[in-house]
Amino acid sequence: MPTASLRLTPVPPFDFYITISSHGWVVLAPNALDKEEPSFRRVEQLPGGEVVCLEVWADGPQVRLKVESEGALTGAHKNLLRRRVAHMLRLDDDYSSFYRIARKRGKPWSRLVQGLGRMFRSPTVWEDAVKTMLTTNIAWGGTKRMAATLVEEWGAPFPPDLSQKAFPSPQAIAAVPFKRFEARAGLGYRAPYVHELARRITGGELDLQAWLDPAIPSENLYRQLLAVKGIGPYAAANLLMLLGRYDRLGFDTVYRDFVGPRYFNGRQPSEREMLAVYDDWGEWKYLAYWFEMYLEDMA
DNA sequence: TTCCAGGGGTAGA
DNA sequence: TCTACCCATGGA
Repeated sequence: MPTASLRLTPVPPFDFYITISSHGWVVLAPNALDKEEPSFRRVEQLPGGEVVCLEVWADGPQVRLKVESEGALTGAHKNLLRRRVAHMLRLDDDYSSFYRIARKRGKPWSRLVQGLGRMFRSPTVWEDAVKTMLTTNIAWGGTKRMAATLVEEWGAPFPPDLSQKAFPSPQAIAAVPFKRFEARAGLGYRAPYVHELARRITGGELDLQAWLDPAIPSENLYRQLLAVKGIGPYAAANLLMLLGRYDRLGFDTVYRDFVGPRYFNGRQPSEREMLAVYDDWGEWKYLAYWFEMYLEDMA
């Protein structure tokens, strides 16, 4: 089987393990984490339909990428896979202004400058949008189950090992009659939201990749996200984070349970008060919240 | 059995 | 803008 070996160079500082374990996405299908290496694998479908398997790990300051494919990869395919992995790991992002605030604040915030801040994400906004919908009003185990079902039912299989599959495309979901999708996906009340999103994308009504355009003002983008059925304030804030906008926080049970006891000492604060905790971080609010939680977990 | 989980849509005020 | 109420699903 043809195997290509590719390399990527992140903007320093970079920490591979912290990046892939920055949140739970790395264990949601089709991602598979190997904690020991550490590395992760996932199956990807290329524009021509070919399905390949990636393995990604760190080699010193670089990121290495092994691609297994049935046929030899073209240069364009290699470049596309490099871009997808760079997107997932946010290798080209610059966190220097985030780190400046962290340094000024001293401990424990100064620990962030060792390469914390990159939030692992999916190669496409579509996958991130669906997975975000799968985190609403459900325990994490349910989210994992639902992602695995979508991949197993409608993901394109990797020919040498048909049990390994890619995340289903919007086309693959939209092609399934809704009743069948609802019955087999096990998404509960989320089924119509995911199916409608797939249909709006394949119908040309929505272009989710366009949401990555940094020229769109955050507030405008937030409104666009809320206009999608199944995306409310929590999901929109989570997606803004995944799109590289950190100026808005989502209020959910995780936020409430972390910030409440930590900053309000037994008092019952309002949602507005709780969300104001990270106001000083300006465009970096979400990362300040998230990695404060991460630092506490490491301690 | 009941509760509730990294909420969201809708109707009605 | 705010509040009830309902929404599937499965684990505790």
